[in-house]
Amino acid sequence: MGRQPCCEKVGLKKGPWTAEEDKKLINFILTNGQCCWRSLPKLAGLLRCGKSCRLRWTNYLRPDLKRGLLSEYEEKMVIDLHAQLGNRWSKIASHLPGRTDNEIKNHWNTHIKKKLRKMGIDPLTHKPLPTTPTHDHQFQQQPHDQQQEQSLPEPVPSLSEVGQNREIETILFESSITDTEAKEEGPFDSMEINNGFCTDEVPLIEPHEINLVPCVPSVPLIEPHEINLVPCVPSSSSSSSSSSSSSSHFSSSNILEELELPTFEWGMDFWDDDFSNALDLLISGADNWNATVEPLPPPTPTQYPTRMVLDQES
DNA sequence: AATAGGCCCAACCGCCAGTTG
DNA sequence: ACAACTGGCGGTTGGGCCTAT
Repeated sequence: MGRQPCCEKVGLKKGPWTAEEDKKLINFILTNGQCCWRSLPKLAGLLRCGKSCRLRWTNYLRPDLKRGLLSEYEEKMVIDLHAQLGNRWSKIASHLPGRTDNEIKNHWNTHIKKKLRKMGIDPLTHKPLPTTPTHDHQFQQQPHDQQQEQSLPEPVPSLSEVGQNREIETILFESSITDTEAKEEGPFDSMEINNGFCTDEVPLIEPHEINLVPCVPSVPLIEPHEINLVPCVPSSSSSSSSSSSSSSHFSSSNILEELELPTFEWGMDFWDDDFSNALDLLISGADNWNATVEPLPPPTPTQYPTRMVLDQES
């Protein structure tokens, strides 16, 4: 018959993750890697369903996540990709290393949508809103956001529309990117709209193909093999997420951040054994995470082996 | 200072696609 | 070919935090 739920719902915990649960999950994955999610909770001693573990890991605990607000550059990318892909957040996220679909989706819903509307652009169709003058960037609040949205049933622009949408995107880009270069390098040359494309066929951009960054030269164009690793000393003033309020009172990714883990694609092999063991110890031995983390002695490069230079906010 | 309302985001839910036996 | 299963995706929700009154 129909599918069974991913886990028996009885006796399983829901809601915000606790420090203890995070600890178990991290510890387990560090030790065993990501195995079958369904059996993971049992093996890790968690009263969660596998799906919940996967989400917690992929959206929050993964060490390769960038935290904090999307940069202007990332935001523009999201807008442009959304114009082409619609609400395919995972696809969009695949173009933004270190960002999750959930994060992008949230950011879209909370920030970008509003921004676009203020600019007189319909966030769904990426076309000018009917009643508002568009190109003058008048910051005019749309009175009935919800209605507006509901009255526009098509979630994804049609293929023929996509080309038109490019105009808008161009406007967006040019309005805040130092103009000429943006055009020349054609941020999305590799995704140049071809009416023959089905949106599914929009070619994925490999990180090394992303060659826009016209106004953010410090943003590295990363290929895994190009990752520039430098020794790092954790800074006391965490530049991390502005969102101080994690629902889970404790965020183990803070620990990871504190440790300045390299933000590369997740792979156990990257972790040098000593470091991995140290982290392991840290995780399993700490009754109080904060107490354990904060007094870390000044690291030597071997203790904190690497940190990818990804500091695009600078 | 209290509180109402809005904002933000982690987490959940239900569905779908792909895989396996 | 089919059912069972897993992983993944997108939409939605709930609760904590922030801000305006």
